[in-house]
Amino acid sequence: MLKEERHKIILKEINLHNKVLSNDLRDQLIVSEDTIRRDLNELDELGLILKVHGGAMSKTFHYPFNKHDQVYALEAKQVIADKAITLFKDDMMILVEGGTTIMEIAKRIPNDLRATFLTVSPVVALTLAEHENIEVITIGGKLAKNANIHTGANVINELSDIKTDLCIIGTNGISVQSGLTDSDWEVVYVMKAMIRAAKKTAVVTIAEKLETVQKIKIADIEAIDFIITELSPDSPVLSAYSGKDKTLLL
Amino acid sequence: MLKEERHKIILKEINLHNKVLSNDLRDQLIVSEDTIRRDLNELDELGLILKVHGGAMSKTFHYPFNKHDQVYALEAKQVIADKAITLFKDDMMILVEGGTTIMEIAKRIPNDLRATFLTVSPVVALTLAEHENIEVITIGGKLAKNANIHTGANVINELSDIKTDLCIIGTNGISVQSGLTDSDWEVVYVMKAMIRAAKKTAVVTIAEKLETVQKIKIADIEAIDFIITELSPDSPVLSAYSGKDKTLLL
DNA sequence: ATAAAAAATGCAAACTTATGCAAAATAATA
DNA sequence: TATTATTTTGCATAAGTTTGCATTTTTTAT
Repeated sequence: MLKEERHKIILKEINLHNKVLSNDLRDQLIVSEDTIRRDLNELDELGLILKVHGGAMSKTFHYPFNKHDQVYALEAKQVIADKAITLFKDDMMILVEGGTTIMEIAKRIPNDLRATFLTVSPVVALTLAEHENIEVITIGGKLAKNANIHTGANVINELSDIKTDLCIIGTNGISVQSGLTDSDWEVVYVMKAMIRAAKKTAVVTIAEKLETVQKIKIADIEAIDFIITELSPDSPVLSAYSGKDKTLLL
Repeated sequence: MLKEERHKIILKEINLHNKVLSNDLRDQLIVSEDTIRRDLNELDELGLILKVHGGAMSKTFHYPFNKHDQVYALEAKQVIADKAITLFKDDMMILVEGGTTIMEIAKRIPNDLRATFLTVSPVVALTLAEHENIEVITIGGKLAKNANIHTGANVINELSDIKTDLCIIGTNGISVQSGLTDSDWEVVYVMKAMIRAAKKTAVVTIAEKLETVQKIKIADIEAIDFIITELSPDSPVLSAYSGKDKTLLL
């Protein structure tokens, strides 16, 4: 097994569970303790993890608001994910889309949350399935290769029979004027159906995408219940959105 | 073999497995280590892959990264996969289950096969989606965490409307007397529905599982059209199965 | 304070990579 | 087509990485 491969597995483990024990890794990866120790040292020196006696921990878990990560977008998405997670309560039915922000949410869900998730994304489904107390239901259909989510009539049809408590979607464009927009026709149809299939809808997006517009409209801002960005709700960038009486900024 | 040709093969390999070892490539492409190293260097400089000590990795490491990467009886399963692939023709609709043998099939499908695959496994769906000319349709449902396939009424229901050309399933137990058997109730229901949803059914299994019996019955041997193992069809181990006039050994 | 677990250190073996060079293969040109 | 230039390949050697083991030091928990 390649060293980098081990590193990625270790990082994934930490991302998912917030901590790892050296011994577990040794058994799981079938290498000596020394190798694991060296791996953890390297990842620590790269600033990717927090090495502790007996294993390692997630850095963001401890200092969630430090700017230590090289990928700014990832950091922002983790902040967004943590905000989104505050909307989750036990016994909820939650419908989620695909995309990298949603993936961060899937990873960072606390292990004791007991809820049912429905998703159109196989990757999100597999990630959610790592959490013990979560039931995962995949809405199947034709797998759109660019977005890696299920699309098509079957998805729309299945969603039409469902009413979940909450729906979390990402977006390509969002603006006060044009609302939610995207460029992929198939994806737009799925998103519309998802919004209809939930009592409340939350949109997660990095601030960079605010006030960008794509070709096809998904919904008005008024149809959205929560807008979640990495910014503080009272940030001036968001002021244009704060007037809407139905939509809440998080 | 042309350099470009090798490059293509290397890229495909990395897309499929997320990594390659230099030595494997050397053996597979029958060139010297140096040549492989130079190939990897070039692809790395083009930013297409990530070169690491001992091989290379995918830059955009997406999901199923085989954590354990030591699939039991991998070689046998690869032999089985290659036999199963001979059943695939252009424009077929093929229904596949989950499991490590099916995963090998999904990985080894030739790039020029133009077909539609239906699957109940998110991991298989994502792997199939790597092939350009293949359309992937996921049969969604409740994700059973042990088998990592979709189960439940929805799966059965959707399958009832479908008639595919071929269905490929793995199995936990297979014997002349008891037929196909498994120990998981939910999985058995899905398998039964899959067999009904296809004109022909092929069972893939390593020889080790022959003449083992599990608690719950899926189907008689007579209901199976092809049994594919890593052994030669005229192997004495298989003689008990060769009497069946409907079932073909591969 | 003491025993047990984990980490650091130094070292040797196995393995991988870089470099320069000559032979072979491929492409270009007369 | 022949021959010249260019690229590609394999080999030898040296240098660099990675790994596991033995030993010592540090940390943790009782």
